[in-house]
Amino acid sequence: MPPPSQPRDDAAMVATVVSWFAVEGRELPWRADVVTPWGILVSEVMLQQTPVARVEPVWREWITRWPTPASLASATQADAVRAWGRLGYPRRAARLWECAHTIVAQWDGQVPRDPQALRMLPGVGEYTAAAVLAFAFGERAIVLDTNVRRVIARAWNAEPLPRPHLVAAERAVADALAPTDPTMAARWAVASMELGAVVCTARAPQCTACPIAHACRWLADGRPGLAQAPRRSQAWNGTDRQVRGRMLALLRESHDPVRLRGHRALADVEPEQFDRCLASLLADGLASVAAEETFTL
DNA sequence: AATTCGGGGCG
DNA sequence: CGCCCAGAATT
Repeated sequence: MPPPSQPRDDAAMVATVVSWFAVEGRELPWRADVVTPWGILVSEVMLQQTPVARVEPVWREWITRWPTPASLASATQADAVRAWGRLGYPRRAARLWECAHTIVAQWDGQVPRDPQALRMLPGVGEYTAAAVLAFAFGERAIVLDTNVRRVIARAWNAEPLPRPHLVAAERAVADALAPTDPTMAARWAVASMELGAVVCTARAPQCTACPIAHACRWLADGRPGLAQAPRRSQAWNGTDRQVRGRMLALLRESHDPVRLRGHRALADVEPEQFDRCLASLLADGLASVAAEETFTL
């Protein structure tokens, strides 16, 4: 029988995770001291729904080629999308390119150190704005990505996984948890994210390696609910997303305009879906008409 | 609140 | 082969 509910020392748990990160945290390239706010912003956008391992080489290439917003703004969107490679969600590349233009035009070429200004940048939502404020500027921002949400869900709420959508109550818990001191809050942000990424993982959490295992409510309850997968699987084969990706791959690989209709790589695509996907790529500005029935990035 | 938007790699 | 990954924008 567990002891009667003893008061939990949230501050001690936070401090423990911060100390753990100082020793065990990975040395990712965008965590180096020399990285600029622009480098942080680029990394955060690339990391939206894309694993660290795949982002690393592309980030290095981008930041070497376009070390400032002005340098990316002087490139073409096609260059940005092509350099994006196969990271996925190529609209992010277009948005980052738009970000560069906005930052040059409105913020004197400097990534703004302001939540509302950041949120106005295309592709920058609640998470990314908070991450830039914390990681690039050392401010106290509530960083709630899927990793931090999972850590809080388990250690504090005794739930196996966070809910599909971020709710207000979660922000309140996270805000109460974050240290008042900006520097400490920023350290907690990166440390809690790292804990979720490498220890408190979704499928196979390494509780024996967790610095706050002794205080984790979910572990104390016997890690219930781990087996079930509450999320709906996203179909892939034959989806518009796959077809869009295949079309864009053809455009990326060629520097000359491409005749997409009737292309042998798209032979299995029904005409209706072909038209729908091509139209959406044009609407997103990811493809443009070069001439009659030929397209480019 | 629910959908759409890539792609790869791992258990 | 299902599931997950430093989400955002649109409806």
